[in-house]
Amino acid sequence: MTTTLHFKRGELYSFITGQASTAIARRLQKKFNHASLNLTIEQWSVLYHLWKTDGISQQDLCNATFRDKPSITRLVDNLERLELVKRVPSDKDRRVNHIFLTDYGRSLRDKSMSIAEDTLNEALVGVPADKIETCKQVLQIVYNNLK
Amino acid sequence: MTTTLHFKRGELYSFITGQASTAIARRLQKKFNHASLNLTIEQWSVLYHLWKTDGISQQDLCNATFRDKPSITRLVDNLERLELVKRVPSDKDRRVNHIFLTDYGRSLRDKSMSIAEDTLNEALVGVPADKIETCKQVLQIVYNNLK
DNA sequence: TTTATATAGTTGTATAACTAACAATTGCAT
DNA sequence: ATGCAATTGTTAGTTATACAACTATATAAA
Repeated sequence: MTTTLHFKRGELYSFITGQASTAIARRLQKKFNHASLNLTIEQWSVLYHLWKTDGISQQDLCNATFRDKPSITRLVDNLERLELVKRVPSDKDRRVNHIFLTDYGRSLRDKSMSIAEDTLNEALVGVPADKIETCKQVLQIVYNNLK
Repeated sequence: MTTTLHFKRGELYSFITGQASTAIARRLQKKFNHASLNLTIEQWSVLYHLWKTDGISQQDLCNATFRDKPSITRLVDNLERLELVKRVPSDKDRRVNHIFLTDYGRSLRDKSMSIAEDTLNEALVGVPADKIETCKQVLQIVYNNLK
């Protein structure tokens, strides 16, 4: 008897391709569009961290969103074009940009978070709370194992 | 007392962004590169279904991989350029392309599947088998709820 | 048979991701 | 003070995804 896991073929596909999270993201995007929220999920995920802590650096956003620097550069480019955020060069370290929400960016918080909660609740219909908890734990361990 | 779930803010982020599956896909891509397998994860996911059933149509691949038609058109374009698959027009229905593996495409199966299994086993280190089972069930329900 | 509708696949456009290479700035060690 | 390494952010090139519009073919209804 051993605890070594051998994943059976045929069971690994959906884990690797992340079908569940893809489905969640698509549903959320559809709801954003339907609500005339002109936002991609990726842009929303950046705003999400700024709503928690406004004025963090691009590198902070890289760490928080699990993205690399070029991805954040372009996301911030697009968010600036949409007038949702503004780059402000740091006084103390001239390599650093601080990213600040505009009033408009701040204004999208409640509506979009509410839509995100609705989406997750739709996704989890029929799933008992204790199983959700277990699932979250497993995904957290996976993330820690690999990050 | 009600069973209605209200997802707490702060808990939804990693679910929606699919951090765990992103981490798995990145690790797998790194392993492919390191093994000189010149394949993207998305290309691998198409080959995965052809290894199970060779000669299916592009529309079949759309359904199997949960992608839309333009995505499959371009993935097949790239797989053809890599000489991993070949489009063969159907005799019975001239709208349809059947996608067939080349010898080269067939040859990548065992190595890449073995790498994928290794990756998943690394991802799941420290997770008891019964929790993995619960997690798979939850993700399957989520997928069914939204697809 | 003609017309309408559905299906299979392609193309154009926008956004996003990864890699690699790069510029500018900072900080530290001599 | 000088020089080297580390950090922050940008740019270029390739691949992938979503949506909309399109072509060609097939199917079904009138």
